[in-house]
Amino acid sequence: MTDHRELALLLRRLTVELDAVGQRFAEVHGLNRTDVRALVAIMDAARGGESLTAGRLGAAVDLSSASVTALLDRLEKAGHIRRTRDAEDRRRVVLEMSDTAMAAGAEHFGGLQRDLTAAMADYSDDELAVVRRFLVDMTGAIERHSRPEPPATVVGC
Amino acid sequence: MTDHRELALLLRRLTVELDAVGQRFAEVHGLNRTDVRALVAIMDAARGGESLTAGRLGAAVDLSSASVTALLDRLEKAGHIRRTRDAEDRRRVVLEMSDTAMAAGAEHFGGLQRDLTAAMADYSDDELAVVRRFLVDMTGAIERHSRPEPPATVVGC
DNA sequence: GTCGATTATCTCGATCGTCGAGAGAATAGC
DNA sequence: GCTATTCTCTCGACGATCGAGATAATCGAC
Repeated sequence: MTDHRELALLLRRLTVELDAVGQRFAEVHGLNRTDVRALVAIMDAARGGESLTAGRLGAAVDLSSASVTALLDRLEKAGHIRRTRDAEDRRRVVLEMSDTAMAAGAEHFGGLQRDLTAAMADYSDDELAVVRRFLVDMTGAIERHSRPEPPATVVGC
Repeated sequence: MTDHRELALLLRRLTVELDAVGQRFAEVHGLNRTDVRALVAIMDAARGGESLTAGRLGAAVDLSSASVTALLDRLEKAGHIRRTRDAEDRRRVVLEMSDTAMAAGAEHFGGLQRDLTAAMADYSDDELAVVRRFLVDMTGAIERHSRPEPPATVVGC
């Protein structure tokens, strides 16, 4: 029987290392963890064709509006993003990544992506299918512990 | 051909959710992320039979000695740890988790461990072996991006 | 035993990120 | 136009972190 605890430890270790990659990006570019999380969120949105607004970014990284303003001030001053008023709703501020920030992110995280993909080449489709099922199952199990109200199996009230 | 990018995304998603579990523990117990990381480190050391000192904890969570002092002040005031001088080397301060903190941690993270292990019961030994190999490979690839000096393939000085 | 060098931790002042409360600006409905 | 709503920003305060230096204990040499 394979040791289940060892696999759980491996998952945690992988998480720690993946965190360290973001940490490293932050150090190299003189940013803090929140700034990196925000850039990643903006980058992900850009990939999906969407542009984030200040408010949506605050919701995404769980920050107050005051903190988002300070965060965007830092990123803008460093030249990583631009703020522009939305033409349709001029209350909104839409965020766009600068080309240099986009390139820096692509180099850092794209390189990781490339290495991960290369490492996956050693696996058959069947094996990757097993891994995929495993990751989905584990994420589901973890998710049930990461939400505020787990079951709430109450009837009355 | 299985989509390699999807697997990379699943890994990231799993990481985010696992992070959220720690975040949730922090919120429930009125701690911040650093405090939780420190408690986990102390807990892990305790599991291995070792007792952490203030200095080793600082190295583990990458904090200055000044920050470690403040961190331990918070944890001690909250009743999560005790500080005692080492009998052999009285310069050292050894850290011990209180029973209540140990129980709280066991309940929170032990419950997750139980669910993960339960979810693994659906897999054959062969499948788990594949998953294990995959996790080790991916962690290795990620690790090469999380360290300050990646290759340094220079010959002369 | 006691002197200096070393190690481990703590104290102090300053900096930076975050928040709550409220202000400012634009929009939508009447 | 007026009011309510939405979105972002400003301000003052708090808390976590750091660098530099202080305090205390240990070790080795004499």
